[in-house]
Amino acid sequence: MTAPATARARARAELTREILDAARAQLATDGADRLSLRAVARELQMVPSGLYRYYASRDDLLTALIVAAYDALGDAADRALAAAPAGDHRRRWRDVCRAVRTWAVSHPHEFALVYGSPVPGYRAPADTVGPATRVYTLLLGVLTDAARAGQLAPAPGGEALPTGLHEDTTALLATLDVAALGAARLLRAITAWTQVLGAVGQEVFGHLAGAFRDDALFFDHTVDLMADLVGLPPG
Amino acid sequence: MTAPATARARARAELTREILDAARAQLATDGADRLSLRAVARELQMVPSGLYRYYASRDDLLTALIVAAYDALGDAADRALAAAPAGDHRRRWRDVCRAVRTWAVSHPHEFALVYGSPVPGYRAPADTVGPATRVYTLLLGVLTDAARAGQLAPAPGGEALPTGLHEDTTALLATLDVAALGAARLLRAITAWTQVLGAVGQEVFGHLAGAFRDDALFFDHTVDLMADLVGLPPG
DNA sequence: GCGTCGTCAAGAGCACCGTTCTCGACGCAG
DNA sequence: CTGCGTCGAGAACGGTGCTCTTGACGACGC
Repeated sequence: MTAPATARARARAELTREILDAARAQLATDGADRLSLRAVARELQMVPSGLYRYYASRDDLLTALIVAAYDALGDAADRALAAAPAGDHRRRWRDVCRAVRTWAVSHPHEFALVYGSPVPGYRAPADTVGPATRVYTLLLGVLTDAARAGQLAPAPGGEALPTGLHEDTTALLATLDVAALGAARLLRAITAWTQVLGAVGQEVFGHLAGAFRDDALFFDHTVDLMADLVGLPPG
Repeated sequence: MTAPATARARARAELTREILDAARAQLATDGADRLSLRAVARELQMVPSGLYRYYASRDDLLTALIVAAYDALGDAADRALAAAPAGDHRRRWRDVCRAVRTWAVSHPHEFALVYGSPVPGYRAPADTVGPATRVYTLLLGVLTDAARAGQLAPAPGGEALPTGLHEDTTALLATLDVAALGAARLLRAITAWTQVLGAVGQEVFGHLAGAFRDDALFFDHTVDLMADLVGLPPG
């Protein structure tokens, strides 16, 4: 698939990317459900039906946008973690969370696409679950690092995995190396990540409604509380 | 406006309500941005333009639906609080939170309408801010009751209101009687409510993705952690 | 009791949308 | 250089929110 590289194949790959870029630009300004195949086609000076040569449907284009958003968010988180000091686990946690928030507030529609109300009539295909778990596994890695370094406060619970998890989730966690975290702390980690996402969502979706003079400070407050929750030592 | 009660006025009020009910039914099945004036009109066997005699625009109808959703959620919370034992403040907190979740999972689209990604192009008018704060003030009341009864764990911070709040929020809180809560705890209460909403949103919007066998247990876990956070005594 | 007037239902029409189809043109492999 | 396959153009279908005009009908003043 990658080999032929005829002029036609290259032109096709290029146009496929241009379509995605134009769609992302329109998504950034107008939002997911205002995404219009016709407008994208206009932008690229082609006729609407021409897009169907590259994406089978609006949903297909949406899926590509979702994967792109997950990847952009994952990249931002990766960069934040790489830039954080190796030994300061609480700060690594905080910086990754901050990167998530920063990316979300500067790409609100893309954040909404992946973590907001689902787009009506759209059903996420399996291709999206991989990129979707990137930040989640990254934060779990931060915690296991801290646990291995003996930097995590003791937490109750002894089983390898929390009860109440669905079998698929258990299987996913088994592929990671989370044994150093106890069951109770793993459950708290899932809770903490859910809460961080929830806090970002509340802010991005405007439900904080300007209650705070600086939403970033409120977010830091939440991230700190969640760091306490998972047993990260105070910086 | 309420006085005349002519047959015409009554018919008008009735039809206004029927339109709202039909729209709510359509919202419940199809979602907010699939809400179609034409479909509502079809349902009521009238012509689409006829609806404009009762709601000036699609946005007006949307506003009515938002207020109705806030009220339904507020009513559910009120009922839960009324049914909870007066002295058990932690249980009162938990029951109200549970009622919020229960209402949300059984009315996902209405929940998304008020607490999800904002409907693009729609700007909430001032009429919606009153109903929007109902559950929030209700939970603050639970906490102040507990504080007055001396049932809240001590928390740091001495000022009357948390710093970092916007002036409008400070003004709103001043109308409530939250002096019994310290500044730090008030901030934590706001955090806790944000987190509860976030947890409900994650579940309703499908981002828990079936990670748990029973999402209600996970939610209870979160609510418990948040009760700890605001200093409610263990039940 | 009649005529005016405001309110309302109805319909036509505009500018969009996603999607499907056909058709002519053109690049490229044989 | 011929034929296949891809490509973009264009038209069409049924849907959307919304505006504007038209005509009927009940209420109220005189």
